[in-house]
Amino acid sequence: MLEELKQQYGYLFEEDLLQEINNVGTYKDIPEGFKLIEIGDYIKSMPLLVSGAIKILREDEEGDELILYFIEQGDTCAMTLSCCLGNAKSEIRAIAETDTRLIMIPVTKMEEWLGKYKSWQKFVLQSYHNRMSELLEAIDTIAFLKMDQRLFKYLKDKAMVNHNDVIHVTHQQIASDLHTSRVVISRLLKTLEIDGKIELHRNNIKILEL
Amino acid sequence: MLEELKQQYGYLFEEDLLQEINNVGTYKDIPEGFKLIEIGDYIKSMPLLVSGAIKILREDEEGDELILYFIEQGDTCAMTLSCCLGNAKSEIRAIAETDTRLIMIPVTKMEEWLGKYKSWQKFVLQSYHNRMSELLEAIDTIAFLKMDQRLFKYLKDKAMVNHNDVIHVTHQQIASDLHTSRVVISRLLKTLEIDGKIELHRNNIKILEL
DNA sequence: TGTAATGTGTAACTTTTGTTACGCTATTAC
DNA sequence: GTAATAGCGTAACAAAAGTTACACATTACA
Repeated sequence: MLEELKQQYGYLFEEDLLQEINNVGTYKDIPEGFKLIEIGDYIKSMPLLVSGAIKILREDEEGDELILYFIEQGDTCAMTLSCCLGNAKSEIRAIAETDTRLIMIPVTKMEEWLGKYKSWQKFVLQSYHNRMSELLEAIDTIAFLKMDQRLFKYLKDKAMVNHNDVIHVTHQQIASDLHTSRVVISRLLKTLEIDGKIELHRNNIKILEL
Repeated sequence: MLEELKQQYGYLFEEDLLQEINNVGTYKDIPEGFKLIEIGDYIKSMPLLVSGAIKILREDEEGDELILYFIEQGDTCAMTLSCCLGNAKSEIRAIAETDTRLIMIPVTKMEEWLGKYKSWQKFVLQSYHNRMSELLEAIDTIAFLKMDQRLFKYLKDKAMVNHNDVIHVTHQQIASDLHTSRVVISRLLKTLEIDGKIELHRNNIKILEL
């Protein structure tokens, strides 16, 4: 446990803090597809990612989804941070993209550590910065790219966080993540295949250009 | 000076902190249209808005812009916060939407106060939360709304921060802010006028439904 | 005062994206 | 084994957004 923690966060936190995290934190193993946070949830503890990846989604009034970004090991969810410290509802949905290992930190400790450990304060602020950058990148993608480019970026990102150039996903799932229709995705995927960038199979897609 | 400060921030900060802000902060009056922050800038001091409004923009590789949101009095720029504390380059452009009055806080003080004043820490975290919410709203707008709805929302937001239902702007400027073409904006504006939601004049638009 | 620059309206057309419909195949449930 | 379901391909069409072109009015200013 402590070893794993040190491996991921040792370069960030001092020995005392690592010990405290190990003592008060709860380790959790989450299976792929598990919903970690729902929109409107009040968050009572904050997850530190030890291994795996999490998909962060936004939803509109009609219930249509849109992927914002993936979180990887060594990261935390700044949205959660934000909600914990502000005692506000979650504005996003979080779903385990792969099997994932977390350490859950109670919100009370988070606040205590902000005053106690300089490295924790730095980590929290750095996390906010990172998440802000990710949100900006999401905006760039949605606003400035055409659907075919968004799709290819999505495929590459997904291959990246899964550490696998073959991604297991249906056209319908992609369409949901990108907030478009299945037909559009099938059409664009076919074009990408013709261009030699991917290989299409049932339930999975192989990315050739990474 | 101090009076103004107290009016805007008195309910947030304790007396000592207000005094310190007043002592180390530099008051600045910025004219409408002035560029406060450029993409790539290193930020050495952080602005607290006393009055007025600031427009926050994102840019793609081709130099095309996109409005993210407006900042109003009582706010600060969390992007700036983020950059100051992380010593990173600005990822956004900030332009005075109206004549604006600011207090500039040196980055060294910002960090010092994080440890010293609980209320400052809370303010910084709250600012991050607010900005995150604004970014999410920007994403919703871009991803889920059609251009006609985005346009009308833009007009209403602009009227709001200017405290005026007549907004002074050209079709070309709107097109830049929304990252589309002038012709598209003219077309949609005409439809909005026919629907009785706005009145079109040269260089200004009156919003009828607020 | 004439001329250039700016701002707006509109038509015609293209591209991109979204929708509907239907056929085919692989997988799953029973 | 057979029916039902899920996944994918494709055509035909519709809607939204982007592009090009041009006319005309107002404003700036030489």
